[in-house]
Amino acid sequence: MNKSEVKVIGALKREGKFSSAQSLYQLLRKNGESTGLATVYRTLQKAAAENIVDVLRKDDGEALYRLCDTGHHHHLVCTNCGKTVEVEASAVEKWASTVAKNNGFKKVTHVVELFGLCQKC
Amino acid sequence: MNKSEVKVIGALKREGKFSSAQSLYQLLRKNGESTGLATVYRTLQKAAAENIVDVLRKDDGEALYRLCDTGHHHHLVCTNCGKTVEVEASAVEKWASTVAKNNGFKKVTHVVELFGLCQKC
DNA sequence: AACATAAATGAGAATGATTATCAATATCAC
DNA sequence: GTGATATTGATAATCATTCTCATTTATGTT
Ligand SMILES: [Mn+2]
Ligand SMILES: [Mn+2]
Ligand SMILES: [Zn+2]
Ligand SMILES: [Zn+2]
Repeated sequence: MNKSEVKVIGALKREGKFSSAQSLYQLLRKNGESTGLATVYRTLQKAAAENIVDVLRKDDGEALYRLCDTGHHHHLVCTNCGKTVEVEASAVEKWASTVAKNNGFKKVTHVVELFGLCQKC
Repeated sequence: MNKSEVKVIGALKREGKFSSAQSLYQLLRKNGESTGLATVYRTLQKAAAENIVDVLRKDDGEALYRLCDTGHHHHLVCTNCGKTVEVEASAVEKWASTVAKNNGFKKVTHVVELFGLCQKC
């Protein structure tokens, strides 16, 4: 882990929720940590490629990142406060592979996310 | 259906696969149909709000639209040729509502898409 | 038809996230 | 240390999407 990775991934850890590159950049700057926007993007992309962070997209297309280094899973996200729960989804995994087989598709991946309002919101 | 809707939704129907606003605009222009980009976006957004088209996002964040006026369903998309199959997903619907209940979330929606390579590709 | 009024259209500008450049700086090998 | 190499960050460029607004087109009334 180089310097930038410590900074950016650290900020992501502190946030705990899905955050945008832009907001992480602002956050780091506010805390005095000098950083460039390009570095934030570079670090997040690398972390995504290494499956250290998960990525999803807001309705407007902006990418959101979250520290998720605990293997493949899916999320239930509160659209109001950002609270995020990691959920197991073996039923979905099974369904996906069946559908893939039935239609003769190979190398099938899936995008599965749940959005709603948490108890507090 | 006004003039623009006929043009844009018609182009979408001819395409049959998920297409971007930009590519639909180019397509209409190539076929001599005069159209503005703003109108294409407006028409697609309205159609999405009316559940006449489904929307998903490429990895780079660009929105893709597909004529899908047959009620709620999910897709299996070939990432190479764009071939798209509509798949039933009652197992996923059930799973989603169970997960929502277990975590005390309300008004939960889901994003579920499958991507892979079709038989031909 | 002629007219008033409202809706639709499209060219072009503005926005904003993401990506590309590239010179400055830090890190490493010897 | 010296030179090679990787990292950094300010800035510019890209590009999908949204906004503006003058012009055109549809709609309704007399
Ligand atoms: Mn899964
Ligand atoms: Mn569903
Ligand atoms: Zn909440
Ligand atoms: Zn294919």
